[in-house]
Amino acid sequence: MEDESELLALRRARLDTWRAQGIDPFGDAYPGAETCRHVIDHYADDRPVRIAGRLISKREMGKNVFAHIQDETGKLQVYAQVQGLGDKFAFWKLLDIGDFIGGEGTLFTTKTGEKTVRLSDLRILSKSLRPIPSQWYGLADVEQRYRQRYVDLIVNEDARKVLLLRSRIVSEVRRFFEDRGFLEVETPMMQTIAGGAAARPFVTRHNALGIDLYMRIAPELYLKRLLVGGMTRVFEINRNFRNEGVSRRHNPEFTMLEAYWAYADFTLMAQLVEDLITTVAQKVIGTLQVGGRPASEDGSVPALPPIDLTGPWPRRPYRELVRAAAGDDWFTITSNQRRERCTQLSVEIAPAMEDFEVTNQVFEKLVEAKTRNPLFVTHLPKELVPLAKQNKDDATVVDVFELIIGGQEVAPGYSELNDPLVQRQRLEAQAGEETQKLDEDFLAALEYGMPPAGGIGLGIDRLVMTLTGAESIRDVILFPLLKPRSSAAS
RNA sequence: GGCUCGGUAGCUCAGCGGUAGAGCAGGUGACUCUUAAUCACUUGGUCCAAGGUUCGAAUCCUUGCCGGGCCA
Repeated sequence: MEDESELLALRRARLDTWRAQGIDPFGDAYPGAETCRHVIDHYADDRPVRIAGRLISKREMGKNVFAHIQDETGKLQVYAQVQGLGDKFAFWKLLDIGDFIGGEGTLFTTKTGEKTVRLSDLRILSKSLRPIPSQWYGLADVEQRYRQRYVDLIVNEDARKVLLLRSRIVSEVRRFFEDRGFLEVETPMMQTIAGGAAARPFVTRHNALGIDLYMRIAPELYLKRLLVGGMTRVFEINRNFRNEGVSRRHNPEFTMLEAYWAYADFTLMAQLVEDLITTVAQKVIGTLQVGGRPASEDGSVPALPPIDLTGPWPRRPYRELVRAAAGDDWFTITSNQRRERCTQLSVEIAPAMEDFEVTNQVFEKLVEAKTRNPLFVTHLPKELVPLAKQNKDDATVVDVFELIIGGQEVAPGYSELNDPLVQRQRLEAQAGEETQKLDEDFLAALEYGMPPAGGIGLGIDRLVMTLTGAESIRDVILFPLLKPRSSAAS
């Protein structure tokens, strides 16, 4: 601290000045203030108001001052004059941009038409000891925006907007399920066996019990236990943890919605997801056209048309989509011919890939990546989803859908496998490949009997990305995981 | 993990081998309807780090750290 910059030293000096005057800049509560938005929207001139917020700009002109304060609802201009504030007018000299202030006054409208509070009282509520970034330029350094999200939130309106929208989206998702009789439950985040998905878990340690525990990779096996226990409609919104790389679309911890509906199947779940997403979009975004983007000014980034969520969303079998993209004869030609065609179609494949993986490359690159509006892909080959229920009429496919929006997988839905003997075979096969432990208790639960049920998983982060047009998952997660900096906090 | 781009004042950025720069923020002064207030003067730097090349490095080279993008 002996090396602190002039800017910091000055603010500390002012802190001392306040205290020398007998004022504690980290003092009392200041209840009862109106929000900026409310004052502007609902009050007329001459009304007395009490306000509080962070000082974000000031324009001093000798014996009067205009300034703006900010709260999470917006900005509000305040005005101070010597004759209105008396001795307290001198406070302005001690206030820095970034300080929290509170005040009382009456509303008036300036000659340029902005509603403004003429202060009759002013006090400091909290001193800011660090300079905040320029109001005009904001904070553009993406790394700093993620590491110090609080600063991002102070200066970047977009960051605040996404936070707010995410909160409302989660809230509406919850309401949607509650309105349909689903019960919200919470199942273990720390598990002795990490099941329900194929992913590497994080390991942690319980000291008193002397055992390793896994952060959950999915809640599925516990939610199904609840179906065994007699629940017919349950959902959970909570974090999953997967020990994988970080990218534009992946954060090691992410928020997952899973819902299970006894006596339903994947077709009913598809309808449910469609209703869910359109309802939430309509309520939170106010439209079913979401996520478009104009071209950048220099033309380096092309425009992106919005996604149209208007239903009903098409449902197409996997193989039909592959044939449309790679040729009607795709499934009748030889394996080698398929690999040659991949080269023609610029779909990269590895020599070691199995046939179904080659086909799935075609699907991912030529169908999924290019699908912008919602599409339910049905009749997936069973190799891709080994734990799902087989289709009655075609044993090579499973009763599953994959919902694709904006080129990415947003939600899978299942007719859940409830045959404990088949489930055991599949899990054992999987355990053999991946050295995953068998969840014997889950299998025991199924042996007690689980009703036929539909299930869905919906990645909340990706849903928020879709609805807000965010292009990186880090823009919709408040505090995304970053490697720590070697030195102490800047 | 590979390729690629970036890291310079509190913030946004320029400089790309020859004295470390601008705008905003900050400081001092002026100013009773400003709003990116204005006007005058002005402070502020481990140029991410460590090596190397060079008479001379923010700039060129190597390695490392952190981040963005693309790919796996």
